[in-house]
Formats: sequence, C-alpha cells, structure tokens
Amino acid sequence: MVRLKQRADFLAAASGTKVATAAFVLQGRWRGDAGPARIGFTVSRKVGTAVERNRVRRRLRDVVRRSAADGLRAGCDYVLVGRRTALSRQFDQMIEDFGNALRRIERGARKPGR
RNA sequence: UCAGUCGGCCGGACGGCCGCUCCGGCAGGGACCGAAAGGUCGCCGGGGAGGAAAGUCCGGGCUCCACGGAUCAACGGUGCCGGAUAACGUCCGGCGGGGCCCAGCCCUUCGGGGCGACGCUUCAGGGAAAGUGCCACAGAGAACGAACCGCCGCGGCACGUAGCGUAUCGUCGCGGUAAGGGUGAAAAGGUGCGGUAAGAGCGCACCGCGCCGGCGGCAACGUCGGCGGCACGGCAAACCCCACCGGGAGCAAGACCGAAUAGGGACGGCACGGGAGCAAUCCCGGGAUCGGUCCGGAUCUCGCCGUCCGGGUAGGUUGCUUGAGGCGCCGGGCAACCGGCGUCCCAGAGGAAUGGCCGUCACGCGUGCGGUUCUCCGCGCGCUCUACAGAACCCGGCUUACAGGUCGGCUGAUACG
RNA sequence: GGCCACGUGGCGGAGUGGUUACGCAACGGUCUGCAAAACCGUGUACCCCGGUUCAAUUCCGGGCGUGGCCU
Repeated sequence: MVRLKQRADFLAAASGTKVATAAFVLQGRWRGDAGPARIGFTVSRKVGTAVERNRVRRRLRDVVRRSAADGLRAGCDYVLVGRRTALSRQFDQMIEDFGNALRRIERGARKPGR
C-alpha cells in the first residue's frame, strides 16, 4: 500500500469527489499519471483522544488492506477521513462500506467529466 | 476472617490467520519513483509503548546564538538546619510553629479556666526593634495608644428622701481609671491573689515575651540561671531588606546534500529609466551610498540576452539512541543514597510502526433462572470483553488520571484457643 | 513536539484586596387604535479546586477549557 504523505496531496484530494459512510468519508481524485493508487488517512482531533484516533486509523488501514485488490484504480489518490463510529462498527460491515464507496466514487468521478 | 487507612509492586494469559517497523546475517544482481539529493521493492533470525509515555510545573544533559574572564546593576527564582544528588522548588533525617487527643500540674466563686509530657496530624517555615504602605464596615478609640456607656474622687447647684452636718440619689464641671459593657478579624501581655478612692505589672506566683550569660548540639535550636516589669498588633503568596542561584533559545535546536521559480553578484554583447527637444539642456520618477534622524542636498545607477558563481526555499539525509542505564550479590549509612564485583543490551517511528480479525480461559461488572435464612453457589446472556491512557532528542523529579489484583504496616470489629 | 496569551450576566467589554462599571439583548410599565422609536424600571455574572489573608473576582499553587505562533 502506497501512502499519501504530502500535505499538498491531501488538500488536492479534498477537492475531489467525496462519499460519506457511517464510519468514514472517502475522498478520491484522479492524479493523471500511470503510478499506483495511493491512500491517505486523516483522523482529526475531534474524533477523540490519541488512543482512539490511532485505533480508528489502524482499523481503516486494515479495511483498505483487505480489499485493496478490488476497486482501487491506478493513477488515483484516495483519502479516508475517520469518524468516531469507526471505533465500534462491525469490521465486515466496514469492508462492505468501502466497496460501495469505491463504486460510487467511480461513477461520480466520471459523471462531471474530471 | 472482615472493614478502613498508609506505603510498595503488578496492571490480562495462551493460540490461529493476515500485516507494519528496526537491527543482525545472507544475497549483492536488477527493477521502479525522482531533475538531483535520495527513496522503495527479497529470504532467515531477533527486538518492538507507559506507570503515568500525559500536563509541560521545576532541574539537567545535548545543540546553536552571544561571549576573553570577573564583578556590579536590572529582571526572575528559591528561602528553618544538616545531609543526599550532576542538579532541583525533589528526596532523607532533625528542629520549630499550628490543630486534635490526653497522663499530669496550677488556679477556682466548684460553673469552670490556664499550662501541658507522650502520641497522631499539618506547615511555601528568612527578616515586621532598615524603611514605606495597608488594616474596609462597625466602633469612643486600629497603632508616636484610645474615655462612648460605666466605676471612683473633688467642687458647684438643687434641697426631693432622711437629717442638722454628714450619708445617699439627681444634675453640671474638673480630674483619675483600662476592672466591666459594647464594636470588631484584631482593643495593646493572660489567669489568680494582694493592693487601691476606683483601678492599673502597682506588687507577687505560674505561664508568655525580650535582653544577657553558662551548658549541650556541626547547625536550626534546646535547656538552666539572672535581669527587664512589658517597651515589640497583623500583613512580606504588599513594596522591600538579607542570603543563595540563574546569559538566551530550543531536536520544528543544529549539521550536510539540494531543485523549479523569483531575486542577488561577476563577466561579455546590444542598449543607456520616462516625457519635451535636431542637439546642448530642462522637467518627472524608482533604487543604492554619504552625513546620528526628518526635510533638503551630493554622488552613482535604472533595460534586454547569454555564461558562470554564491546564499537559500520545497524536499532528502543526519542528529537518533549505551545511558547520572537495568538486574543480582556483597559492604557502608538511622535514611535518602553511595561504593565494589558480576551480568545484560532492553522501541527508535517520521501524515508518524509497535497492529487488525477470530477462538479459548481467568477476572470484573450488569442482568435472568434455580438452590439457599443471608453470605454465597451453579447455569445462561451481554460488555469496544477491560481502568487511565499511545513514545516523538534523552534523563532526574513534581503534579494530574486510573477498573482490578497482590504484599506489608497500623487501627477497629467478630470468632476460636 | 515546543512556545505564549486569555477565561467576568444571553452577547460584547472595563475594573479592583473590602457588595463588579457600561453598551446591546431579555422582561415589565408609560405613550399608541396596534406596533416601532423614545422614556422609566427589573433580573441575571467573576471557569473549577486548594492555600495566604480578618476578608480573594483580584495574590500564590494545581486542574479544566479556548485561542494564537513556530512548519
């Protein structure tokens, strides 16, 4: 899994297509080159203490890792913004949420033409 | 055995599947990203959050800046004494003060009041006779002490009671007085006896306070004796004085590598800021330097292209974990702690690893059913299945948060001997 | 990670060791046919816990919260 690390990449992804689910918000942006898909995670301080924020990020990371082969398109950047419900939501449920969100990103990214 | 309190220690265990990161070893050949610096991608073995990692409240190491060194001033901090320590506002031991309990002693109008060994507990605990300042309201008076009501004496008035020169009461004036009332957070040594017109350290006893001296102790201080009759209210977490300590910033410190773009410098070529004018020249701007500053002035300069150079931003590498280190034994010390010997290497991330999912068990909590006088026992279900909480350069402390377990001390209750 | 400020009624915002200004808002009244404006009046606060002091919102210590800077 290639991670997003630069602040500028996060800001660019935030301007792309967004899909909200119960445990996270998925942001996607087509980067325009042939490199591998990159994933970034954002968990703000509003979510909770450092322990809870770490746990949210780790669970989301494993959600992506378990379904990475499925819907990720090369040349795209994705950012998952964690929410507090990611602490307690069923893990299988979150994997399903992620798949659905990816398909909606696909349609949404094509429709406006960018 | 149970409960409370204080202190120390621990703070889930085992297993399966899939991952992350660092170190060592083996391969050392390529592939990918990037303009470069550099980074990513194998196999095997091993390591991988805390007692608070937290708050950032103190003290250091380390790094840079300033600096020849020292002293003083300013500012900030600390504040009984001794010790521990690299250092500290921390820790240990002692001293002193306050509070509680109380053996006992003293006084008593027999109601009570004062002192108080030992014990428990608590204290940011230098100096208020160097100075300045403050002490609201109430109260007569709040800090070179003060007469409101009182109390007492003397004198005048009035002669009402009594009575024939005095007593008592009333009133006015002068004086004495800190016993009593009242105000207040605080009223100028306390209690008792004597004393007195009434009172008063006026005198005495005990206690308190101050000064001097002896003795004990490294010291803080204690104790004994004498003197003073009391002169010295509180606040320094008010200014301040005294003693001691402190240069400033912080790993986003700092070091190295280093684009793109803009800007700087040097050299070369063309051109010589804008306007008027054929031109000399005049007018209007911008920038730099000079004189301490402003105004004013003087001098130099202004564009384009190319090559090279240095600083430096993004980014990357490093700093980055062996340290006032852990564990064990022995020795010293009341203790904090110190010394010696042996042994071990024990997280190093960087949009940030140390995990995700699942199973079994232990424990706890909640709940239901059954047994049971209760305590409790058995079974089932639920819990993010665990409290507080996540290293960010590293140590020593402090403070704050914390389910539960365990060990020891003390106090109390109950049962048995 | 580090550094630094600030918490005063519903909101903004002064101030001080001794009963906290002021403005807006709210409520009640006067005025009006009804309202607005104007005028009069009322209520509501010193973030929390300890300490110093006779007395703390103020001084000191600790906690909690909010905001800013260093990139």
